[in-house]
Amino acid sequence: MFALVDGNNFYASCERVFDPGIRAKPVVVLSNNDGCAIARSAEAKALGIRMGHPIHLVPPPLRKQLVVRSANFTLYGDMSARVVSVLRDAAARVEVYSIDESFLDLSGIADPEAFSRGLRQRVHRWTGIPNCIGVAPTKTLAKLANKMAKAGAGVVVLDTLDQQARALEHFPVGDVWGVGRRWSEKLASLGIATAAQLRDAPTDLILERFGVVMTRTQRELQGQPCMALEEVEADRQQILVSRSFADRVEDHEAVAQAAATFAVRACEKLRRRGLVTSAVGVFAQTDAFRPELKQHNPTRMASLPSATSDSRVVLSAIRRLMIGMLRAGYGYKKAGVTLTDLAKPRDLQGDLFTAAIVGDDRLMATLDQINRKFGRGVAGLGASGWQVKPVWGMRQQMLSPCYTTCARDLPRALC
DNA sequence: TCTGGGGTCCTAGGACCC
DNA sequence: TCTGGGGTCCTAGGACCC
Repeated sequence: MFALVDGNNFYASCERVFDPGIRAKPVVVLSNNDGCAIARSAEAKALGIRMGHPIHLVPPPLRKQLVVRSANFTLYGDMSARVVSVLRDAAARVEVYSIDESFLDLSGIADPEAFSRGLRQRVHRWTGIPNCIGVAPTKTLAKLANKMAKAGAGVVVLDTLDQQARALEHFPVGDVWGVGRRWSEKLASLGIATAAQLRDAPTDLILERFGVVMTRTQRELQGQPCMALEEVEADRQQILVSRSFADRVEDHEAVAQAAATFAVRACEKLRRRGLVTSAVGVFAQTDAFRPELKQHNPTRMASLPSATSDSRVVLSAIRRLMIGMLRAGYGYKKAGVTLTDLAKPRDLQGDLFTAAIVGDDRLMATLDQINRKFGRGVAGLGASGWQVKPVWGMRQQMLSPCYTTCARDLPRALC
């Protein structure tokens, strides 16, 4: 049996843990640049705030009722780690599926229902994060059970075939894990509107029209596990760092500095995972929401002669790629850097003339150590520009404190 | 004024190989 | 008139996830 533990309205709940004054209020967390709603408390959902909806399209009278926050991923990441530590304490095998969801292996647990109720309370009490738990013999059914639990029960166990049949009967197929908007439309055109109808559809038809992925989903709905618990996170195949800018940027040097900053950040991620890259890419985009303006979305890629995790090597490749990439008189709104062809150093082999890996590991380790100790960006490379408030910076006007990761921001208890 | 960021997998088609 | 069989690699595009 699998259990799926899922934090309720996770980002909004994180904001509430250390700010009791907003616990009963409609809370909305915005994407980077304070653009769209990416998390809403139950109260905000009730007011009709939709997921992904641009906040500037919310009518002002409605907006005045909301507590609006900029995304504080440092806080959410740390709260997530706390939740996971409670889960690891409770179950032998845990798969951290996303920042707010984990699968647990419940095999050997005599009473999954009682276990889940206890765990749910414990996570809430120890971390402050309200959550729901769905339990079932496959991951897809556990996701489905979790969604049902959100309706109020808190814990839903789909143990017997009978329980599963009843759950699937009226469950919209578009809410099944792995069925997105496009496919639910296509399924509807075939007369498949519920999870039960997908479970019972001819497999040949599903395979022919949708491929093997949907066939797996179908089997999982039938109670046949096709997806295992993955305790060890697979190595990344790609690392991407990109940001939208608060304003359109015409200054090419500023865009280059943004790209340099992203490249350095991407290399930090690369090193933290113990990987090296041998292909880098860079892209820039103008403002797609202003079609009346001149548009230009260049993207460039290059293979490196040797793999590396050295920021300096990646950076100089990026700078070379960017020569002549941007056009004068265009306002760029977004840029990004990608690292691909990732590998573990031990899996690489050089040839007679080229080293498999280049770069200075000790220098980079020292750099990482300094930044970990004194804060990101304390030490780095000149190409990043080093502006306190760069013209390409993000808008984050309603950022909450980093209550749990920064001494300056520690909450104060008054007695 | 204002519209996120970061991933994965699968498939089809073309180039190329022997 | 008729033109093999088997394979790999790469890319682009489309779908999905949180």
